Amino acid sequence: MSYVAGFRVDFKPPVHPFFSSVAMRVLSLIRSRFAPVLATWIDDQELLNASLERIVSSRDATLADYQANLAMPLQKKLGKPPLTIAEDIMAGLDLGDICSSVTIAGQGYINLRLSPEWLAKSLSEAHADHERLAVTKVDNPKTYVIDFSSPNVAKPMHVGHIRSTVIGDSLSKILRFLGHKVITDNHLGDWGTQFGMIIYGYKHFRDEDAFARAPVAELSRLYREVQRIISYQDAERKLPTLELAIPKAEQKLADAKSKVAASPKDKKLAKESSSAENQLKELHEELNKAKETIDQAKSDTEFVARAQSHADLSQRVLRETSKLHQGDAENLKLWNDFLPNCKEEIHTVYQRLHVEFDYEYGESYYHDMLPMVVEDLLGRSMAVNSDGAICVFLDGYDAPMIVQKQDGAYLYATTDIATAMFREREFAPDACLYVVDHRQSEHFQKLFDVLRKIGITQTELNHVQFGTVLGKDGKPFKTRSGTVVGLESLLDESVERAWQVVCDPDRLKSAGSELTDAEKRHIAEVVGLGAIKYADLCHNRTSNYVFDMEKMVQLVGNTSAYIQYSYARTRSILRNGDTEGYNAARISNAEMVLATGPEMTLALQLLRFEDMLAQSMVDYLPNLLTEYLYETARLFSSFFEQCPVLKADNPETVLSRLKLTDLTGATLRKGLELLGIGVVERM
RNA sequence: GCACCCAUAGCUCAAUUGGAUAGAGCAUCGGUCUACGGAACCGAAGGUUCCAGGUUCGAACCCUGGUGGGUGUACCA
Repeated sequence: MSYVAGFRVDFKPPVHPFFSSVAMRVLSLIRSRFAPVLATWIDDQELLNASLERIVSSRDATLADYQANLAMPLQKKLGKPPLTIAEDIMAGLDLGDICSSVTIAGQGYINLRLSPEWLAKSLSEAHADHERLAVTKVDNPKTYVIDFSSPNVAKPMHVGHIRSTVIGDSLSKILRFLGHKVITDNHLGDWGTQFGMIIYGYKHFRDEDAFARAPVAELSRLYREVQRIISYQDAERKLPTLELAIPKAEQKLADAKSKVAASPKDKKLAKESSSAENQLKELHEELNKAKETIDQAKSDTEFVARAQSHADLSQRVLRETSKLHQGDAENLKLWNDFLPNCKEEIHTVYQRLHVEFDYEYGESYYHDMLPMVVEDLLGRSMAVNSDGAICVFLDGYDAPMIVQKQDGAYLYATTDIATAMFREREFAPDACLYVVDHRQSEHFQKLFDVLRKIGITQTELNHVQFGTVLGKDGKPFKTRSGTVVGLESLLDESVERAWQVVCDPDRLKSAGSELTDAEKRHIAEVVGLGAIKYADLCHNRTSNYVFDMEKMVQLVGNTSAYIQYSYARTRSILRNGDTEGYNAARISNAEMVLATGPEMTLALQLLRFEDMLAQSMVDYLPNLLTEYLYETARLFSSFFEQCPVLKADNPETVLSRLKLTDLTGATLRKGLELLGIGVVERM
């Protein structure tokens, strides 16, 4: 079995995330009308496409529904003032069936208003298509491998895992809905040092009864115990160095300060001084932390005794890991015993989150391929022996990518290379998305660099990175005692808070319907989980975000609960309509008439669903979808307030507005579904 | 030291990737209505888009230089 030799190198068409490659119903229709007109002046295909891409939905609704911003950039090319260009284009355009007006404004903007009739017709088509809401599938589907969640199975999942899981799940759902082939792979950490830790812990610290009763809890306790000893030993080891470093840093600061005093205007010196100050501050912080760790440990004499009898524990752990990798029978047996338990534990979390994966190979799966990866890199002269480790040195980086340690062990870089090669061979993807914390960006840059060099040149390799989850203090989200927050307790808390907000007796009384306890529990679960997921997805993926439980379960503002509530309102009005004889069949057959401003605005928003989904996948940004849904819910509220539905003047209007309401609900439900969030019929 | 990311209203975030007068929500202030489910809707106020240059018809966005913050940086993942 030669994974390297069997590695696919055949060529595929290059992958470009261009608009033309994705479904865009309205935009592509309008653009297709502009294209022949522009082609009479523009020969250059690239310029033509670039111009067409300047036709966009209008940012400012008071100006236009859609606008073409293409006349201005063409003025030099065509040697005509932009207004003249716009006029010439307009003269050749045939948009009569789609638009009610086409006008020129400002320096040469061409503004389009959609005709209410065409809009109504399009939405009726969407309404008739329950499954897809008339969202078309892409002409040229791509194969995506999405690598996300990927927790270390030996430790409990915590808040840090939620973003990768939620974002990756949403990306996979949206891409699938758009017609792409998506392969999701949960690249579990099931083979690394953490297993060395629990194996060591199991051998030396286990509580037999506890393990028999609840293996996962006991393994997790063992993990924490080993971790605790290691950090204590680290602190003890680092303490003298830190204590020595501080006077040096103090001296450095004093020197820098005196230099600044001598020439106060020198910016460089000032910078050096402030940098010295920061360094000293960091040293103090580190020292305090070490002292704290030691003090805490020392208050527990039994613990100190344990730590002393297991000196250099981190080395011992590495030896256990190494034995496991070398096939040591005892360690392998323990690993085989532990793994199903660990997996079961994380699966319960995934089940609760309703997240599923196509594959869950995990790091261990690639273990046999690692020697070949290293051989291949050596054979290509890409890797060299440096200080006894096998390293790949890359342009632009000080530190090499280490693929094999001095002791012969492989690292996650090695596994990642093997994984990419395997996926290339097995799935032949057009794109491989790694939904991983931004802190690993350098690792992925190096990884992609290596993968390009070994021949993976036709696949879009993308580190879909995201920011850190912060607490209200602006620091990484931790409990008051400083430990990471367990994921399950977080979910429980969110559901509990959702219960308090949504199932408040006064509120339910005004809703006018009695809910059973089972219904209430279901609602709280859907709203609570939705809140956590939505809070994560609604922020720009790349920025850090502040975790605020209080805010995320509210029914007001940009929250999932507000959108879920809007959906429930659409269902409520349709139920009421049904009892008045406006049943589903009549609504389906009814003609939609968009007679008023709020109806038009809402309708236009609904029409944009597909274009927005496509746009959100250009840079893999689910927050464009959350924003769209929030805006849709708000426009529905506004419509609902201003346009009586069941109390409208005549049955035709009632039916038309019910149809619009139904489509709004369906769009909200589908949008939330694509985010991995559910809805309830009443709340 | 080097590399990457970030800086927009008091706060949390947008801005269709270079388009018109930079938008929402919270919070603040005002208004509507005995509600097709009021945790609603309508409105006001709030900005030198960190600073200084540059590129061009046009810059929050691109380039250069700075400032401030975050992250990573040789055998953990």
